[in-house]
Amino acid sequence: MMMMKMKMKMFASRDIRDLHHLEEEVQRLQEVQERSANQIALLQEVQERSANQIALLQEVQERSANHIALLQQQLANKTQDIERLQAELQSQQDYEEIKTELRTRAPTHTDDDVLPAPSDSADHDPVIQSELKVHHFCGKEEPASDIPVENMRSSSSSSSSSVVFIKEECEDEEEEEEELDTSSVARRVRETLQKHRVGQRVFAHCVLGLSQGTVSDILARPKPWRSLTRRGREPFLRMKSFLADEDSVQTLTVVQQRLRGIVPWARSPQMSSDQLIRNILDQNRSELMDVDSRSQRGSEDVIRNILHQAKHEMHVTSEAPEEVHYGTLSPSVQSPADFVQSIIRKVKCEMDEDTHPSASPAPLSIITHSFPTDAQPRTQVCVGSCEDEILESLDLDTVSITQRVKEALVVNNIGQRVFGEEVLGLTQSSVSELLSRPKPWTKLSLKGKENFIRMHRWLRDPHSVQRLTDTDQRARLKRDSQRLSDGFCLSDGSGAFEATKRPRVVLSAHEKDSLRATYQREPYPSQHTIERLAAQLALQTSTVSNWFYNYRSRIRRDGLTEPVQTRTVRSPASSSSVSSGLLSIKQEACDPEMEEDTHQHTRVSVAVQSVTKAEDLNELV
DNA sequence: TAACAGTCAATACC
DNA sequence: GGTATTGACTGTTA
Repeated sequence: MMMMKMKMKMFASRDIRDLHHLEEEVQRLQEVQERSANQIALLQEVQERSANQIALLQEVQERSANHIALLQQQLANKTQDIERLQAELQSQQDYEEIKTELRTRAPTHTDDDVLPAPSDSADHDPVIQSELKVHHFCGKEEPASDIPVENMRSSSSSSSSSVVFIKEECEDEEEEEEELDTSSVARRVRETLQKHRVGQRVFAHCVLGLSQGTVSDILARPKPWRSLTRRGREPFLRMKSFLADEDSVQTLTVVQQRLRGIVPWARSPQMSSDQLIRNILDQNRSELMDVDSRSQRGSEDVIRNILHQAKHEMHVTSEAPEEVHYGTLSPSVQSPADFVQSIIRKVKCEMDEDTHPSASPAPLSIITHSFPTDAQPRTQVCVGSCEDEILESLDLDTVSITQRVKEALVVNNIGQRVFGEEVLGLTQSSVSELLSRPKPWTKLSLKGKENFIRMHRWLRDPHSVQRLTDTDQRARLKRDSQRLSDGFCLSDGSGAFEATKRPRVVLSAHEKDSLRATYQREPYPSQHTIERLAAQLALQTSTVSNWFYNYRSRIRRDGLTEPVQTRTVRSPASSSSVSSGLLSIKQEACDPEMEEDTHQHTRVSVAVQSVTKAEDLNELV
């Protein structure tokens, strides 16, 4: 019995152990099952993600295909355009021959012949008559000549576009300048322009050789004669000559009408460059067709003037990235044929894929970009006509880019100046602004976006830092050797850089307070307010309006907060970090009011001697 | 055509 | 000597 009991106990305990085992097995199995379930879920998730990625890739692929199709279409269009332009060019080739023939047939004249005697037909043609008078504005008559239009320009003047109308310099008048009532001159000009419905732009281009914006400002806020520099007085002298010539307005009206049909500012926004070129060529052709019924000389001048203006405008508009200075005309553009060819070259260039790498910084329109953001697919394209479209689709993180650039510059000991000049084609101050206060991508204009694309490209280039370091070292060496060879004997007063730099107005804290207080009440002050404020603070009205432009602009830039206004006025002597031996500093009062308050209104007029300018230039080389 | 964006040059600041 | 600020300017845009 006992044995039986013991056996049963043994069995029971074995069963219990088995049960434990079984329980453990079950638990293990449950754990395994759980893990498997997790893994399955994970796999499903991965599968889902993969599916998404595949879908994304398919979408990208689709978009790329569309883009390629679009580019191919554009390429086809461009090719067609080129063919058409080439055909037109072919049809225009006789233009040069006609011109040559015109020259041969035109009566020869000496330098004493102010203008060739117009033919009978021209005598009775008011248009030609008025256009023949365009050379008389300064009381000096310009010798009619056969020189190419481009050569009619002054080689040094920045106001080059006024050649159609006036002789560049009026030296004789400037020798004995009488004091002009600039307000009256400006007012009379405004009245005249309004009366004859001549736009400021035409007036600005033809008479003053300035941009419309500048002329608008000059006319709205003429500075007093005494506070104008020699350069600043020039437009007023020109305006005076303009007002003095009875035929000038008529001439301007005629030219305005003639230009209206072909120049870019009058074209519709939809009009393409090609259409514009065609218009110019058509205009040119119709003028040539008319040649027999007009004075040979006069017609040629008309055609030449119109072409010159149109070419100038085209150049300024289409070649802007490289030719930023107003009123410059590429010397390579010598004839309508050359002009059209240059456009063809430009179009071809747009279609090239990175085959013509240019010196840094390259104009954006002829470089090949790789435009990835970190989260976006790469699209390697040639920017050109599709540039806007591509830029639209981009979304670069400007803050991150500037941050990385700043770090790279600091780590590699590269200065903002070198970086700006070599990579962006900007000055140190512009780089500083860009890096310290990058605008959001969406707030940037196309031009503004260019800088960030260049920075982005620079960051991606593995050799960029080394190249810049080398450049920096070379520049330093060059500067040092230049200094050694030049010594410090450049301030002999005979240098070519004797031209004085423009004086800089430094607003006092009190002036800024007043301006800011006015801004709070009236962010867009009326002309009356500007004048009152200017008088109150003894400032130029242009200084006041510039301050408001800048303040508004910088408020926009810095968000809703007020722009940084940390600088306070200090005495010029103590603030100048340059040796007083190099600078001639004088304080000047703008007007009698100013003299009463000179402790607050210090104007520093800095006449920089040649040594400073020479050094600056050497540094830039 | 006024207002704007982008930029420069002078100069203040570190 | 490098960087930041700011008044002024040019060409563009609404």
